[in-house]
Amino acid sequence: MADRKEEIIQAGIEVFAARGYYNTHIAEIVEKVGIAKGTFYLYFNSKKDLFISLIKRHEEIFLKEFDNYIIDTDNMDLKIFFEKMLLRFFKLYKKHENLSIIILREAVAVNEEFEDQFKKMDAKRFQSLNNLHQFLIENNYITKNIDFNYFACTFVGIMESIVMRRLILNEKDFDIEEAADKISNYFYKAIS
Amino acid sequence: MADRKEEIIQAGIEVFAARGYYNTHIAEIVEKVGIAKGTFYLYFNSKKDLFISLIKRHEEIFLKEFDNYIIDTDNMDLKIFFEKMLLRFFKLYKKHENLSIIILREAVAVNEEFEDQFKKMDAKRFQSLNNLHQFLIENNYITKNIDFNYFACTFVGIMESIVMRRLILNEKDFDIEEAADKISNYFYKAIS
Amino acid sequence: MADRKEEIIQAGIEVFAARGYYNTHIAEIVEKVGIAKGTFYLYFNSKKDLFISLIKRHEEIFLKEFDNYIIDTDNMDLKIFFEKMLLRFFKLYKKHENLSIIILREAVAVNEEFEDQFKKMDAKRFQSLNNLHQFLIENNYITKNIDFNYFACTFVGIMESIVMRRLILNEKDFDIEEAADKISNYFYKAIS
Amino acid sequence: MADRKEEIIQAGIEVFAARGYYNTHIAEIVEKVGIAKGTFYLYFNSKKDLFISLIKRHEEIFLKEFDNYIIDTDNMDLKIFFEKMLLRFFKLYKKHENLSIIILREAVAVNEEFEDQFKKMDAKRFQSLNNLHQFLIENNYITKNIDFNYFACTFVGIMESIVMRRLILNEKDFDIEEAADKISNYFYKAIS
DNA sequence: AATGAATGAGGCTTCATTCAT
DNA sequence: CATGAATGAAGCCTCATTCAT
Repeated sequence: MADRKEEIIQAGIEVFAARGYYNTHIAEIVEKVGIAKGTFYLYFNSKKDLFISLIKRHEEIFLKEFDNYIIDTDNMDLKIFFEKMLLRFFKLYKKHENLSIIILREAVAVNEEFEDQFKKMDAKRFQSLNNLHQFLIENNYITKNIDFNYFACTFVGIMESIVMRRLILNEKDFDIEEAADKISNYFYKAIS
Repeated sequence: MADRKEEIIQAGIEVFAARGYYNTHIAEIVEKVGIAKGTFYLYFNSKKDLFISLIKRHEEIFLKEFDNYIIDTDNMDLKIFFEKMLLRFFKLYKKHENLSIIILREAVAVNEEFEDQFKKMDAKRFQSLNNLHQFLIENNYITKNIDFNYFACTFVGIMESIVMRRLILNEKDFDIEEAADKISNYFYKAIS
Repeated sequence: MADRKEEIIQAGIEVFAARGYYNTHIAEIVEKVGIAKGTFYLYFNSKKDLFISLIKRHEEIFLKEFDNYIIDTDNMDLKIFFEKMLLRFFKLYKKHENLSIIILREAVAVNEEFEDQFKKMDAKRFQSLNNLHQFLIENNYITKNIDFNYFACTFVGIMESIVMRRLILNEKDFDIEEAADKISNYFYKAIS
Repeated sequence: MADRKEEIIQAGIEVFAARGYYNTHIAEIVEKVGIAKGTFYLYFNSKKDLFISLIKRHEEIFLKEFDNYIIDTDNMDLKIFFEKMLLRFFKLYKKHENLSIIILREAVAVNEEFEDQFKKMDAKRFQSLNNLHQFLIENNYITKNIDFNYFACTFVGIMESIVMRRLILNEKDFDIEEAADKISNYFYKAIS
C-alpha cells in the first residue's frame, strides 16, 4: 500500500534530519515505522533511493512556490510583493522543517548522484525565477538593467542562509515576519 | 617533521573535497602522500581529527579577512568599499578552493562535533562583522537603523551562495570581478 | 534463536580457555560456530561483552554451590562435611573445566572492568561462606574463636590452588577423591 | 651499560603491574625511562623478552626464600617455625609488590611460553618444599604420613591466595603479622 | 506482502618492531 | 650506543542488503 511507503518516507525525513545521511541507519527508520528491515526493501531499492525520494519531494513542494508570485500582485508595490513572497517561503520551510534541514544541509554534500538531483532542481528554480524576473520587468516593477543571474542567486542565497540559521543552527530568535520585512526592504532598495 | 603533517593536510584537503567526509578513506589519503597507514596516525589521532584540523585551518585563513576591512577605507565610497571586500573574499575562496568546498559543503552536515566547530567560527565571524558594522556607523557610511543581524546574515549568505555556485555547482561562467561589482552595488543600495 | 547465542558461548569458552583473552580472535570463534563475523555481533556487542557473559555464567554456576552445604549435614562429622563439600566443588570445576580455566587464569588479569566483575563475585562468595561459618558455629561444629576471614580465604585459596594445578598446569595425577579426602582432613584438624 | 637495562626492568615492573601484559605498551615503558623506542630493543629482543626477564627475576628472589627455613629452626616449635616462614614470605611479597602482582596475576595467563617458565619455577619451588618436608620429618616435627604433595600445594595455595587478596584485590586490612600468626596456627594443627 | 537472521566486504585503528641516520 | 619516524599486518566492528520462510 501507498500508506506504508508514505510512513517510511515520514520516518526517513525525521531520522535523516536528526542524524544526517551517513549516521542514519535503516535500522532506526524501520524501527520508527514498526516494520522489519526486509520490508523496507519492498518499497525502496536502497537507502540512497529513499534519500532521492526525499529530494524529489522537497522539489515538488518548493518548486511550485516559485510560480505562485502572481497571486500576490494586484497593484501591489514591490516591497510588499517581496515581503509576501519571502513570508510564503519562510512558512513553507517551517511547515516542512525536517525536509528542509535535509536538503539545505546535505543535498549537495553527500554524493555525486544527489548533487545531480540538486542541480536539476536548482535549474528549475532558476527558470521559475527567470519567469518572475520577466514578469517584474513587464509590469514595470524593475528595469531591464537588473542582471537576472545575480538577482536570482541573491534571492535564493539570502533566503536559504536565513532559513539555515533558523533550522540548522537553531537560532530561535529569528522572527519570520520580521525577517520577511527586513529582507524584502533590502531587496526592494537593491533592485529598484 | 612538520612537513609530513602538512603533506597529509594537503592530501586530506584534496580527497575530502573530491569525495566528501564519509567517502574519504584514510587509505586514499596516505596513498596520495605515499606513506603507510600507520604513519597517518603519528600525525593525527583519527580521520575526524584531520577533518577538524581542516575546519580550523579554514577558520584561520578566513576569519582574519573579516578584520581587514580597514585597509580599504581611505575616503572611499561604500560601494567601492563593499566591492573591494567581496573581491578579497572571492579571491580567498578561489585560492583555497578545495578547503572552501569542504567547509561550505560539509562543515555543518557531517556530525554534531563538526557543527559545534562551525558554530564557534560563525560566532567569531559575526563578531568581526559587528565591528565592521560599528565602523560603518561611526564613519557615517550607514545609519544606525540598519539592523545588524540581517546585515551580517545577508552579507554572509549572499557571499557564500555565490561561492557555492562557483565551487560546488561548478558554474564556471561566474566572473569574480563582475560578481563583486554587481553584488556590492546591491549592497550599497540596500543599506544606504 | 537462543540456541545460536549458546553456540557462540560454547565456542567462546573453548577458545578463550585455549588461547586466553587477548589471543582469542572473534574470527576463530565464529569459524568454530560456522557463522559469519557479523552474526557474532547480533548476539554480543563486543568481544568484551562475550567474556563478561562467561564470567557471569561462571558466577551463576559456582555461587549456588556455596549455598548447598546444608544438604550434607545430617549428623555428619566435620571431616566428612568438608570432604563432601570439596568433592562437590571439584566435580563442578571438572564439569566446567574450560570455563574454570578462563576464570582462574584471567578473571583478574585482563582488565579493570573484569576485575570489578570478579570482585563482586568474590564478595558474594564470601557472604555465602560467612553463612556457612555461622551455620558451623550454631551447630557446634566449630567454636566462635575461628576467625572467619582466614577461614574463608584459606578455604577458597586451597581449593583454587588445587584446581589450578589440575586444570591449568595440567597435573593429571591429581585424584579428585583423594584430594577431597586429604584436604578436608587438614581442614578438619585446622579448625577443630 | 647494565644500569640502563636495570632502569628498563624497573619501569617494566611498574607498568606491567599497573596495566597487565597486553595493555602495557613499549611506548609507556620507554617514556618512563626517558629513552627512545629503538633503545629498548638494544637491551631486549622483544616485549615478551622483557616479561620473561621479570618472571626470572621473581624466581631468583623468591626461590631462595624457600631454602631459608633452616635459619629459623633452633629448638623452635612448629607453629613458630611456620609463622616465621610465612612472615618472611609476606615481607618479601610486600617488598617486591609490583613484581608479585605481575607474577600472581599473569604468569600463567598470558601465553604458553610464559606458562612454561612458570612451570619450571613451580617445579623448583616444590623441590625446595620437598627438602623442607624431609627436614621436618627428620627432625621429628611431623610424621611420615603427611602427604607431601598436598602439604606443598596447600602451603603455596594459602600463601598466594592471602597475598593475592592483599596485592591485587587491594584488601588493605590484611595485617601481615596477624595473617602469619593465624595461618601458621592452622598449619600447625593441620599437619601435627 | 512481511519477516529478521544472516551476511561479509571493507573501514578505522593499534602497536611491536625496524632501520637509516 | 641512541634515535624516532616509519611500517604494515592484523584485529575489531559496522551496516546496507539478501533470502529462505
